[in-house]
Amino acid sequence: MTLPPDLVRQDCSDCPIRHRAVCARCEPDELTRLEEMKFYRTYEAGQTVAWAGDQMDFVASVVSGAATLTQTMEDGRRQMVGLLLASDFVGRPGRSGASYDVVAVTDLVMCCFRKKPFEQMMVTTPHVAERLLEMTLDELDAAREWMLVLGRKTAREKIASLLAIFAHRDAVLGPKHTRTVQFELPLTREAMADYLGLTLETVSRQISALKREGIIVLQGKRSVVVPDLDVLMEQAGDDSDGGLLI
Amino acid sequence: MTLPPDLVRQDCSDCPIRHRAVCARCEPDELTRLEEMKFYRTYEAGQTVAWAGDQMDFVASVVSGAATLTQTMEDGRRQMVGLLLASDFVGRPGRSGASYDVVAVTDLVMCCFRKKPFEQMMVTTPHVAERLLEMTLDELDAAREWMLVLGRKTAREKIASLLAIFAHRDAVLGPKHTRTVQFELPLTREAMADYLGLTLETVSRQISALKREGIIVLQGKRSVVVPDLDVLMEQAGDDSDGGLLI
DNA sequence: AAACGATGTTGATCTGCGTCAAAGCGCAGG
DNA sequence: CCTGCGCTTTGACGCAGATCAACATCGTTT
Repeated sequence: MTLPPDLVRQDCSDCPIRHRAVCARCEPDELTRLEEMKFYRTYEAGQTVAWAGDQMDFVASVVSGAATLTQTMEDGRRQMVGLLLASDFVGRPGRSGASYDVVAVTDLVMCCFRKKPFEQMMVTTPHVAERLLEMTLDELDAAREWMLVLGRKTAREKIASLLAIFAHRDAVLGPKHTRTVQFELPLTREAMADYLGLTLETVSRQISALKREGIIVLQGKRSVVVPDLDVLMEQAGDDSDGGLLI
Repeated sequence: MTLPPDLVRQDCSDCPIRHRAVCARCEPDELTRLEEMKFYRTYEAGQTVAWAGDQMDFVASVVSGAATLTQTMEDGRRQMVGLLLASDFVGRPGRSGASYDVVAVTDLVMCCFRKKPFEQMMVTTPHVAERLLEMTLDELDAAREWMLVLGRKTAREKIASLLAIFAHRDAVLGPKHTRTVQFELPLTREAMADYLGLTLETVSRQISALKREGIIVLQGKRSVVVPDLDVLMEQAGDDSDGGLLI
């Protein structure tokens, strides 16, 4: 699932967005057009970006921070259906409203493009349209990967799978020859539970168990050190690399 | 989630494919090009169309029958991640291999397009590229809808949700003023279990319970009559119409 | 018609995770 | 400094659904 090198060739001007960016592959003049329709938005942790059904007049890439996409049933049961980390894209060209509740779970900076001109650009610029299809296919793969987690994995495997995602996406790597990584959990226990189809108590218990067994080390509540990533991946009961998730 | 009327304007020549078809919106000369790269394949129930990782040299629409996309863990746990019914599209332009096991679960007819020329056509024909993005977005919505089912619904709600999908997609409707529908189950109990993240015993028990309560009536093992669709939908614990699933 | 395999049903028992409850921890505000 | 609040941890208990097992049904083969 790593992108071919030519996709990281171009950066989104001053955005620190490198891979998965819509503007990868764009020519200089196309980048200029993107620049013109670009603006930034910031949200505080806990703030709602959009409710399901709201008009969204922009599409965006996450610059820093994390946001979640969630669905809620009438009786309050919630399921997270997407997790947006740095460089992820959100918004549906050709669809007016948000399909899910979008909530910032940490302080969040997004690089936004007004939807109208962005859609016009898509029509004329095959690069952008292609890239968007690719990104959507990646998201679809990630969603389907997650269906396996939700439908068939045990609580412990679910937690390990989620930690593996953070380890791959946000991790500070240790010395190259080790498999040690360190990262900050962007989610509360409750949000993790919503992602994994568990209760927050079960999430807490499983994390405690992993800690007790030395598979992870906690520094405070949110900072996680994984002494050996291979050992964690074993717990996820998985052949994939955990890198699929969007 | 019903498509706007202009999308059902054009048919795929002699294919009985109407909505969701790639060729909806195409001009006559574009349809001619599609005709040239088109061919049919048939599979028997149980036959494998492609294993995950296999090269697939075509993309296709289902003409009749049903197929499933499944993922399998090393220890044999399986999760279905997609269900292909008449008019659904399968195959990823721009990706060489199948991402999942594709298996015909009933006798299956597919209208295939050779991948190479199809991809070339995508580049030059915005209709097709647009339509493909739309279809992929629909699939993504369906996958996310299903994440809620897998993560948060009870066994009974899961079964009702699945029956509701068949009722919406494949049903023979009763007299217009009633909410009675009738359809054939394309899946075995085991396949339903794989879709729902349950065991086949639980599926069987829940179907028996729905039968006992008169919410469904079985004629043989596979033919289902739903006397009142609203009553079934209530059991699904859901606000959506069950029509999202691809 | 007997034998067989694939599919489905039903019962008895077990267990992983949910539910309910209480208490610990860290931090912002008075 | 204390207080209150949001988040987390831990314990006790119960239940939905998994597991194990037996049997029923039906279509196919011989």
